Amino acid sequence: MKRRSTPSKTAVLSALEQAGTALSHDKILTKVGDRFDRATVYRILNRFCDDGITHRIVADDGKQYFALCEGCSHEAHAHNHFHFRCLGCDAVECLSSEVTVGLPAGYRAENFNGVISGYCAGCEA
Amino acid sequence: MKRRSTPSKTAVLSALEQAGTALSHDKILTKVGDRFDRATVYRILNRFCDDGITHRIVADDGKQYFALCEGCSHEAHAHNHFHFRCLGCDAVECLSSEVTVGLPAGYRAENFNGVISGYCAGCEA
DNA sequence: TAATTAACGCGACAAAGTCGCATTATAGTA
DNA sequence: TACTATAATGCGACTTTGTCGCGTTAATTA
Repeated sequence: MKRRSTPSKTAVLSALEQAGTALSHDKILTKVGDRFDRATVYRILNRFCDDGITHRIVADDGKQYFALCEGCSHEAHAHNHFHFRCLGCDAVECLSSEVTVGLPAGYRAENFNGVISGYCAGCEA
Repeated sequence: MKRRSTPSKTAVLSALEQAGTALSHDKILTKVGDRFDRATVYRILNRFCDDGITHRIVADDGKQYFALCEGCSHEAHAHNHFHFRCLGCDAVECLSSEVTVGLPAGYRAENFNGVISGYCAGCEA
């Protein structure tokens, strides 16, 4: 199952690089000019997550957002940071502060998903 | 707009009390014996959230979970705690640890949503 | 007991995401 | 360069989660 390089994959990747923040599926689709199929973009993003190229954030609107894994190696992902979703401009960005949460004994964490929503500096009236 | 007490409302409330943990819509529906309409239960839960009776958690499966607001007054909700969703038994429970996250200047937080998924003590193989 | 209107049930709908399948095109090899 | 295996695509159908409108029912108040 070796990965191949396709126009759609390249386009999605550069859309994410260009944005710098986390993007939702439909925003990515728009950014690449709706040149590709919905399902294709979903599959690309899922592959990116599987390969450790992006990480997936599920925001409090129930939607998935995707962001490039910066500063985390492919072996040890460190995604225990928060994301901020602006209710005004709908942008999702990473917050720098790392957080450690204690779990009860015998519990094993698999995924960390922290989102704070509100209004960013630009959208704050 | 004064609230009325109806059988469905009472049933949903006692289902949440009985559970002690956060429940998804469909689990609540099952717990009340599918006696009420889907939309009705959704409306009841939304009303509960509006009235500060429950709080809404959006887990990393993209689904909403509802839990009774315990220990937070109606005026000042303190929901800046994490929830744990077990990938084995699908239970969602509150974690005790409170968390404070620093936001960039000019940012205003409206909602806190922290979920850690993994395996609980019972489901850990 | 009657009137007001919150809440309900039903049905249709929307959005997000997945899946199967036939087709296309990428990467490795002869 | 041509051939082949198969990863990836596009299309369509589908599921799940959640919402909304509307006519009807039933909880409150007088």
